[in-house]
Amino acid sequence: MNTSQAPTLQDVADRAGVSRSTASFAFTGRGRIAAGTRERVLRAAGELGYRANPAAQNLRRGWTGAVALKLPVNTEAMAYYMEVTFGVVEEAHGAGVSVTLLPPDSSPESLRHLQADGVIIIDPSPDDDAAVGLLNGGIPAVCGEAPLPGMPEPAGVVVVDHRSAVVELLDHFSKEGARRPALICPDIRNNWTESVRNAFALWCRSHGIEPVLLMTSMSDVAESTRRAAQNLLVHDDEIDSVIVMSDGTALGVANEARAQGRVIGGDLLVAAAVDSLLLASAGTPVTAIDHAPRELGRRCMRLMRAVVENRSESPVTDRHAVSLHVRASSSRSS
Amino acid sequence: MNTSQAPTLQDVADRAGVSRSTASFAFTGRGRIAAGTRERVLRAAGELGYRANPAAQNLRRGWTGAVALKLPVNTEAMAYYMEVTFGVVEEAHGAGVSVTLLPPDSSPESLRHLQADGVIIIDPSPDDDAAVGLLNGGIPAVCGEAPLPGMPEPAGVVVVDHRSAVVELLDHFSKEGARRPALICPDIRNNWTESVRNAFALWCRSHGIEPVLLMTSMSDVAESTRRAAQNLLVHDDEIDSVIVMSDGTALGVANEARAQGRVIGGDLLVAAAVDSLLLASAGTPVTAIDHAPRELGRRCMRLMRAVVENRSESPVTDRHAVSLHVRASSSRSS
DNA sequence: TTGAAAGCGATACCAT
DNA sequence: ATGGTATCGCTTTCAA
Repeated sequence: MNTSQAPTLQDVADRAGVSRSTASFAFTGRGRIAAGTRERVLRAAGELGYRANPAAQNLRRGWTGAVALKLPVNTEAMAYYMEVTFGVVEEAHGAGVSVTLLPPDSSPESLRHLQADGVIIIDPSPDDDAAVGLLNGGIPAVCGEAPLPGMPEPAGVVVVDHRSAVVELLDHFSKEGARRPALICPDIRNNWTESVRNAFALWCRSHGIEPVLLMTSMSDVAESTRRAAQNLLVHDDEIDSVIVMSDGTALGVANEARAQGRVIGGDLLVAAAVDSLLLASAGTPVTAIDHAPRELGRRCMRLMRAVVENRSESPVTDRHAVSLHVRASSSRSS
Repeated sequence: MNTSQAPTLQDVADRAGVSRSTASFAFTGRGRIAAGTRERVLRAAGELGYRANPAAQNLRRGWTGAVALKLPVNTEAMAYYMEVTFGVVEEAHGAGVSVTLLPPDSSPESLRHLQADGVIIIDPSPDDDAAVGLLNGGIPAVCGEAPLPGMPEPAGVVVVDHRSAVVELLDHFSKEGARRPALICPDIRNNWTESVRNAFALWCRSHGIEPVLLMTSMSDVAESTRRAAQNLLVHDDEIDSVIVMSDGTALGVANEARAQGRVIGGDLLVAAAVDSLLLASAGTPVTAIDHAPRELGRRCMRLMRAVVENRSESPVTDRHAVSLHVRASSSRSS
């Protein structure tokens, strides 16, 4: 046998005393094969430390063996997307597929000839040309978060239910005595922001409250959020609770509020629509909605495999739950 | 030709009226080929939108076409590592190699049979079994940050010069009137923390100052940093400047200091040994050392390609510079 | 149930 | 300078 190199399927076959095709069948489970034969092949493989050569497998199967991952261009939520990425990678690892991270600012042009069996798109936005291009492109797409209405339909979607978490959060605010909640939200368009805005507006109306919504600019999040918080607290001192969209801005708002003499968790409740380590370990820990990003990533990859293998016509869907973490920033009791 | 499928090298050759091998040479530039012929082949390829099939290339060349990326298990600095990752990915993209992110908590066991042409290890620590295993393993390794003395030597290293930035920072503190600096540092072992600690100690001694160094535990960074800051400021009110290692802890220390009546950028200067968006856009923007993580990632990948292609015996080295961003948290002038 | 053999697409050696 | 062809490791059809 092949001494210097990694063992090949032929080496395994030789050692098991069968032909290459039989050995192959033993692994893929395709052809019918005697249980004992299969056993022997597997044992031989184990003894040799055999690993299938992915390049050869892919060549033969006509696959690339890679799934591309497209993240949004959002410098704010890096930690969140890193978690999603690790989820995708973990799940891919087990399945022997490699993950090709796409450069976040890649042009639709450079993605035209993307070599991948599929692409996972996180938080697709109609304003992201690369994302739209990928959705229109030839290879199957799975979205983490549904695309907004009007966008091209992907082969698979992991739907995230933000509404119930927002409702739970507002109910919690209400229970803590808050009467006038506000939402500070960046002016980006994706399912997450729209869902939160809608859920917020709906809850407010159904409780006879006029929703207070402040939009901030994504180009200078920090500064425009600070200004929004300032406006909010100065001009409307009945505001007793605030929801913000990211961890960085949550801390910014908390600081601003404190500067105005407000007490977080006292006369002002604060919560973030996405969780992070920073929020959990802040001076006053901040209540947040935990998106379980790693699990979301895993789900996307699982769905991708289902899509690629089944090739079913109708789009396939999975659901992902988020949950509320109540902390000191919204608890008057403490 | 091959209508339904992607064009192959044969299609290009046919269209250019040459043989497959000639067409191949036109791309790889290996054999000697007439300029005109080469031209024609390239044009034909362009017209057909030909892209080499990576699986076939890899199979033939005996490569995997993938480079693995090992990040440290540090939940604190996710944003930083995401940047490094994108740098690696960008550079890889251009070279047609795919990046296999390793699950951060993967066991050395599961990495034994890693399929990759090389592995990039960021911030290798002697305490990270997976990192050590990879360094000892068969495939060439490139480290982003040198491994500590005593660790197995990688094929390539991107050396980061922390010392000069730390010196610059302490000189700056000094110029702003600070006389008694402290360093709060987590108890992890890697080149970055050791370099900063050493540079700090050295600078202090060479300026006739007793270095004040507080170690914090990585298992509960936030809380142990807060305690450290508290101890520092309560028991030693001559401390007039603090360096911390991460962005999250910088904000924590700043909060704690304010709670004790200190003014950041006034009677207490604060700086972080690594930069982040959060620091730049904090209420009081925090002075920090910018590691240019994306560029570091790019460098690692470039070095990896050099290593894989040259197979030179002696370890090869690249240098990466970091720079100081002075902000309000350390500027008395403002 | 198993084996022989064709072929996936690209590379590189050996002729010409 | 260019073309023919064996080869990389694996999957899968077809025969036995």
